[in-house]
Amino acid sequence: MAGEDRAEGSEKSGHLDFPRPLTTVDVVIFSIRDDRLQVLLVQRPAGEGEPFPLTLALPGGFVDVAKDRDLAACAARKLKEKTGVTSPYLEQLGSWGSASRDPRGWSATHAYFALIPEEAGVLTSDARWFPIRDGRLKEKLAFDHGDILASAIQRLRNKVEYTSLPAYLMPPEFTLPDLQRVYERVLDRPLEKSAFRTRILSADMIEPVAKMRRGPNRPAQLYRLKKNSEPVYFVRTFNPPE
Amino acid sequence: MAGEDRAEGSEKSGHLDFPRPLTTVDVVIFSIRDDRLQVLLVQRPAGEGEPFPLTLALPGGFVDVAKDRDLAACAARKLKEKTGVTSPYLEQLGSWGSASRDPRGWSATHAYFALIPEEAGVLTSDARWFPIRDGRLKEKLAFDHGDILASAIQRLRNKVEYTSLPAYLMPPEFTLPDLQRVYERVLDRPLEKSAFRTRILSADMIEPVAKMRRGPNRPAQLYRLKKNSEPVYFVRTFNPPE
DNA sequence: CTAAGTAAGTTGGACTGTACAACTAACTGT
DNA sequence: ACAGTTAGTTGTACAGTCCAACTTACTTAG
Repeated sequence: MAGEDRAEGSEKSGHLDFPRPLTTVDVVIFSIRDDRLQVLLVQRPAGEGEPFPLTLALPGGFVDVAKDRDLAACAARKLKEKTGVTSPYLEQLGSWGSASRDPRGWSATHAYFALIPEEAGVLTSDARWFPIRDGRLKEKLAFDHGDILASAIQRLRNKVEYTSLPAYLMPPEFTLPDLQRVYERVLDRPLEKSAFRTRILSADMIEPVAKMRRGPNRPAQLYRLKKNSEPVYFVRTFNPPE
Repeated sequence: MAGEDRAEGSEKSGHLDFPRPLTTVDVVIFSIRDDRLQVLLVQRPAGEGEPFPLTLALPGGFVDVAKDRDLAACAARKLKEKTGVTSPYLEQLGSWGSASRDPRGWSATHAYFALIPEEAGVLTSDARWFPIRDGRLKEKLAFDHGDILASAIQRLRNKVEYTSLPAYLMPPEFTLPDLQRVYERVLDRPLEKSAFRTRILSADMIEPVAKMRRGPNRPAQLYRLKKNSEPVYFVRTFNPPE
């Protein structure tokens, strides 16, 4: 930051009394629920002077310079406050800043996206899950949160093509068909069973546990994520449609 | 942004008089010069109260809420001020914010990265090119700019594996061996000639011009980028060296 | 005029991994 | 026993890379 070469406009080198943008952090929290990709949203407060009262929005809020050591900690704090989840997959998505996105003035938000398993998540009362259908959300959101969410969905889909990210949406133990189904729910298209198995198994990211999932048909091997939780990058995408 | 659900710490809902972080934009500007990947750096000013006086840093500075409509415009402005380039490849890299990265207080920077051709770039006197060797810069940088640059290099390398990004480093007309050489300079490893040609030509991103590059040996076909300047994404990476 | 040198561009066989589809395996319920 | 269902395997076709040898088109030295 701060490579201000000489005073520009209201920037007086050495003085810091020029106007500063509002600074916030927002979190796009994804999960698979009811066999669908869903996103966690909150309702804007209705108080005096609040922008977008009662409109749906991403969970987030102002950076607290006293409480938050850095941006990632701020995002983790907001995620925890809403869901109780403490160690999710949390990745920075980007930032959005402009004079017009918030009626209260020039503002910039740092957006993160998180993936959490279905079981995790004891929600606070003001947060609710909303399904992503046909790659987008039906509801309108406050601020430019619709743009941010669209960007998050696109990023998630892109990365799911060539990474192991969906593993972070899984419960501790799962079968290969379970995992494939999650890939398919996120990508919204079917994948080849044999190619999928080959790819995942040769990626050395999961290991079998000594149990089978039993059901009304042939039992399936249960797996869990290996210790090192870094996502795996494949050298090919799944063959794209068309 | 701004999903502050109720007052937290110094956040008083409806009031905006709590402390705000400093907000800056920094730009990592890459180019190929002298057959090497290089990055544009400036020297920090030496004035009273300036952090990291005379240290090398990324070009950047405070967001000017009066002058800059949004973050991308601010980044484009800083790029133009330093290089004169107006329509480069400009992509958001991420943001870095913490209590400790700037001695003047809690600060957050929005980092961008730009790719410009060798010819472009009439530099201002305070900016200079520095080579990236072995995937990193030898010099130490101010603030956390070393981290930001490392992140930019990694992102560039990752994307070069499976996109047409290096096309934005090329002059208006170039040969396929020219382009391959730029890929190789960024990735710092040799690529297969025949596979490279097959991939690039089938991507429908360049078109031949009715000219050949002549030299001391067999002439090479000249190409130019096609009109639509969106980067192309390949479904495979170049096979990695593992 | 020819021969050596060099870089551009092509060709072919081995290999890897996906696409597609048919197959076998293991269980439940009737 | 047998139909139904899902798990998991196998085999052929194909696409694209890897590797290496090859042809092509030019310059320059002798």
